[in-house]
Amino acid sequence: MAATRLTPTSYIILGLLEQAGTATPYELKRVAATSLANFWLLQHAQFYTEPERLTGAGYLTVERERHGRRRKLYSITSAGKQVLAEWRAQPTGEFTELRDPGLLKLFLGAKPAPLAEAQLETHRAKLQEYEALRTKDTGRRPRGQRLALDAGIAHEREWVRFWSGLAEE
Amino acid sequence: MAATRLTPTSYIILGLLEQAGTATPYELKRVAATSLANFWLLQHAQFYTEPERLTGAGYLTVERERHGRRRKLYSITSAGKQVLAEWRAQPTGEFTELRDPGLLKLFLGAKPAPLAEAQLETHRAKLQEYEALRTKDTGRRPRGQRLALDAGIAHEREWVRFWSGLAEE
DNA sequence: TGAAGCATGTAATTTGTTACATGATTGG
DNA sequence: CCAATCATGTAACAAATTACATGCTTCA
Repeated sequence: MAATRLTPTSYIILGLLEQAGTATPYELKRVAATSLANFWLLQHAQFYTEPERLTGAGYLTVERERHGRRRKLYSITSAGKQVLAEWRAQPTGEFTELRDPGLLKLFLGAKPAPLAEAQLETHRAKLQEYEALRTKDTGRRPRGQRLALDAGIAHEREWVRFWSGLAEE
Repeated sequence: MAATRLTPTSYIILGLLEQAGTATPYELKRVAATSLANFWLLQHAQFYTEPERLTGAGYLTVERERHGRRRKLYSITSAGKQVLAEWRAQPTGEFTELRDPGLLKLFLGAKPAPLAEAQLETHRAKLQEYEALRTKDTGRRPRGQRLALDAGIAHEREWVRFWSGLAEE
């Protein structure tokens, strides 16, 4: 078995499955949609291809439903739990760039005002969305998830501040 | 000629070349390293492969040096200038997720304190680096570049604030 | 009962990343 | 003058995105 490289995508799938116990790709997708997707969106197809890879590497098991749609039900193996735990226990100093498309345009010479206008709209909407999420089911989610949401809110506020300063010119 | 899809990478190359006039991939890389790389890092190979693609699409021209290393010198064509201008003029409401690896660990259940420790270190370093850049050659760079740097600084400050709150537990 | 939209999956394509390979230059 | 590092380029590989295809539900 070739040593499968585990990417962030892998850990996302492993993490979601650890929580869910057993799930179909679609279920994982549903779960992700309401929480993770706010700061790390996976493509539809990745919920299908990545579990397959992980199964090949021994970190998951599959079982097909016997009746009906014969969907694939994935579960995490103990090997899977282990790599996940190791990854989680290892603090990372890794860093990601902003990679914001709006900022890129600004950088490459776009006129600030109209760009700021458009950016403000989306960032304000996002901010509202996040804040609604937080006031809603607070307490229900695990701590890490709440914290991630807080981080998202803080950064959205920052974007709003940033683009606000450029909108009225 | 197949309609080549232009990605952010494409516009980065086009934008850098418009500024530079004529340049080798390595020169572009140098320029990017001191400014753009802070929020949008391109891989070494992309400075070579992307210009090739763009040349095929008619947005750049190449010429090889006659002597010595026979390096490839790229220039932007008027078609290239045009797509770049169009892109720049079109405000975008596009949105990117944070996609931060540290945040992902937190989300998936990592212990906050040690993670915060590691994250603080890198973010503090980045912040310092950016601030040094700003105080140094201020005024020399085009406005968009300065603004992008400001955005970077603001977000780094936010990260420092965020992880600080989790470090002492 | 049939159209719309969810649910499910895979294949093809494109992009990004890693790895390899070698040529120049410079300073010890 | 040779070792280290910078510069230059391409090829192979892996991953993510897009596109395709079709099966089930539900409700008008």
